[in-house]
Amino acid sequence: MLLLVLVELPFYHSSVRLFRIHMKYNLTDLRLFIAIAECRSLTHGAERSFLAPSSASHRIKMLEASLGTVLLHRRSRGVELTRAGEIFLRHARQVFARLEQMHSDLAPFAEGVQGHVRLWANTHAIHSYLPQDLSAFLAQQPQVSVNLEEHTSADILAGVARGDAEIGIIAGYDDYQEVELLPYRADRLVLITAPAHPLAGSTSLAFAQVVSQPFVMLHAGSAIHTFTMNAASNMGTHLNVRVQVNSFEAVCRMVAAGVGIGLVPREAVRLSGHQPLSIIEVADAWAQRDLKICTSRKTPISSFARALVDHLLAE
DNA sequence: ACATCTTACTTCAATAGCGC
DNA sequence: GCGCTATTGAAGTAAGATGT
Repeated sequence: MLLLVLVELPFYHSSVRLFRIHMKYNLTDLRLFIAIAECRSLTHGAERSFLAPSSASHRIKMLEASLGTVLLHRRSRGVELTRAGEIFLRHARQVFARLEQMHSDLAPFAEGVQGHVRLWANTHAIHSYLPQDLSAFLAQQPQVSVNLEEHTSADILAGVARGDAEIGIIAGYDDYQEVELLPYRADRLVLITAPAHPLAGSTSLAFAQVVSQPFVMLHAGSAIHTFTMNAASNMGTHLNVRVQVNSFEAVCRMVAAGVGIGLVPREAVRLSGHQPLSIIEVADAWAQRDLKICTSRKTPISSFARALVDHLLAE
């Protein structure tokens, strides 16, 4: 049986016709290619995929013909990926990651879950208030599952307006025509430094006064990273990012160790425990980052999503 | 329902290139 | 020369499509 891969791929949109005519490769081919790429050997990749080397060779040849490009440099002692092969490998892994996500998303339904809520939130909400609030909600509503994704506030508003997410949690944006905004939590970004840092002891500073300092930041791609980078960019400068980490708690630890200074929500400092930190107010107006819940004005949300909104507002 | 054809895919055996 | 690896062509198999 030929199982066509119909997962959305970047080249799909630009060549739908070609795709339908020539794209006759399947998940076995993708899995085989990943195995070959990881083994750097067609023979060993084939073995890992329970195929004869000749079969693997044939499949890869057909795959390359289907894509119209060479994916492997054949060597006497194995294979090497071409540039196209590296790109294909990345996409193939993404396909399997998305399949895993699909199974993960569907699993709750097989286990009797009746409702599913798509919730998008910014970094701040995900790292501070949502863990507790969602935990309490899910304990009360065991038949509901929540798909939580992190995005920038701008993307969340657009996503909710489009209907990609039922509920969003954002900061900033007091007015946005297509969505309804409800107050969730009040919070403010603050600067943190190690107690021995020269800036420690200041009560309030403008962001422009510290922008040249080495910063400890969340990883690139996180909503707050994008937001802070844009704030620096609006001042016509670049942020000096010394270290990037994966959580606000890690930011606090790094700052406490003297690696640099940090810009984090006040709540995140409280949640990080008892790190020795000096907290400095940011004088800029944008530092006030009150969190708001947003829902579409056009598309009615499910009863499960409504229940979650009510729960968040009641907290 | 059954026979036949077609297609996709596989294995096997042979071959070639390369490094030690 | 030997061992490892990739490729090619021939032949076999299984499943679906088609015809009677």
